[in-house]
Amino acid sequence: MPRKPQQQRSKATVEAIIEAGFICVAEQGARHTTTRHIADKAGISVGSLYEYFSNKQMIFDAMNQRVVADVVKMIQPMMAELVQMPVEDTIRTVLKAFETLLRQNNDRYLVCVRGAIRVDLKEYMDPITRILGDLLAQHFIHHPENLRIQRIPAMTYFYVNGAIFAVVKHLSDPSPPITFDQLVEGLATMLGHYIAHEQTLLAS
Amino acid sequence: MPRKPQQQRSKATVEAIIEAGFICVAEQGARHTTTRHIADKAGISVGSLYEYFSNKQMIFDAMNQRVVADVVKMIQPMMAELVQMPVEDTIRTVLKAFETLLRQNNDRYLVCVRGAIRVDLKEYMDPITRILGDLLAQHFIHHPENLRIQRIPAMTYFYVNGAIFAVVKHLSDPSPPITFDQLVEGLATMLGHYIAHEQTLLAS
DNA sequence: CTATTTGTTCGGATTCAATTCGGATTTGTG
DNA sequence: CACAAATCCGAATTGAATCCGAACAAATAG
Repeated sequence: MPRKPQQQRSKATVEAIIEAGFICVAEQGARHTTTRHIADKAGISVGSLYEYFSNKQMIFDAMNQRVVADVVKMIQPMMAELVQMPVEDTIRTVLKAFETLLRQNNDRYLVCVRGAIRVDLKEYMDPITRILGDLLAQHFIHHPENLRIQRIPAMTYFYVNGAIFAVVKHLSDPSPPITFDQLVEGLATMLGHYIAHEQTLLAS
Repeated sequence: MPRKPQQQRSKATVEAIIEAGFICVAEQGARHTTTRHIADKAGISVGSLYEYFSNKQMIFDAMNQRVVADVVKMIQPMMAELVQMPVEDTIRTVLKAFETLLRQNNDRYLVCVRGAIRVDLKEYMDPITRILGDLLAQHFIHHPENLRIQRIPAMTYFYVNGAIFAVVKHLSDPSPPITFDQLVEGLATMLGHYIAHEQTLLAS
């Protein structure tokens, strides 16, 4: 049903719609962005939206695709350098660049990604992250040899959040690239290795 | 506006609503679950929903809270044992239990959590996970000493997905428990330690 | 340079789901 | 039983997404 823009005029319209989408979402959040808002901001009529997007979600999809394309465009030219660095530096470099990109233009992209991944995890998620954090903390107490380990808060933050997300994503994936058991082993090993290597460093 | 149930009858109604919510979401997905569906399945009228929930989202919230409470209830009694185990076993045990819980009753809880975290499996996310996967893979190629590292697919899956999620969540968190730089250092170090410890194991 | 066809835009009409509201029904209490 | 509070009901209202047919603009043919 949605048509492909053929004339210059309509290409500009499609651009204006996507641009208006970014502005509206930034101003009022995806939740409160209506088709009328987008149309008004784009300076067109609501009907025109539906010439090129079969529904509102498709507009958001187009916005997200633009974000993704820009992320890839950002990393691609850095690849040659990145692969030469020590892993730690690779990670630092990519993440800093990622943050910068997301924060451009008044967090334009960040707001989008937040909507796509829906990280606005209500407070009710907290009990889980809290008990898992406790679990790690108490583990360290029961294993005093691990008490001097570095970066416990940061590791906990990444590990707990990342693990929940990875597990839920995996369980939701109709054709995951690895088995659930492999994921579990990976998670177990990663933490195990981290601690073991911290021990090595502390011992020396 | 929403009232607290006082009589036995209304407590049963609230129960029926939440139960109906789980069933509807499992059957047709949160996206296509309407208040009428929930009311019908619960055997009450739409109006009655609003006696105890100020809007539809509140029903979903109640469902999510129940999931969270059950997760905590599952972990709590295991805590004493969990903290004694080697970390690897702790992780394995918790994750297996987590999976089992989510999959109970025809994935009832999994479907809920999926909606709450909105693991958008849209294809358009793929380019990012793909290029980051490539980056790791190529890194290993440029650092031949790392070629023999174990579990690369699993580590990549967890690390890439987890890192994206953790970073976006952190950037969205109004009062994060750690700074962004601490998170980045944690991410860099975790991967660095994993590789370093694999090296140690391979060398011996 | 007119006629015709194709692309584009418009904005009111339609549809559909969320929410409201006033009244009917049930329950608890003396 | 009588009465008040609690509960339930479902038609009416609201507001946003989507549709659609007419009007307008651009490209193209004759």
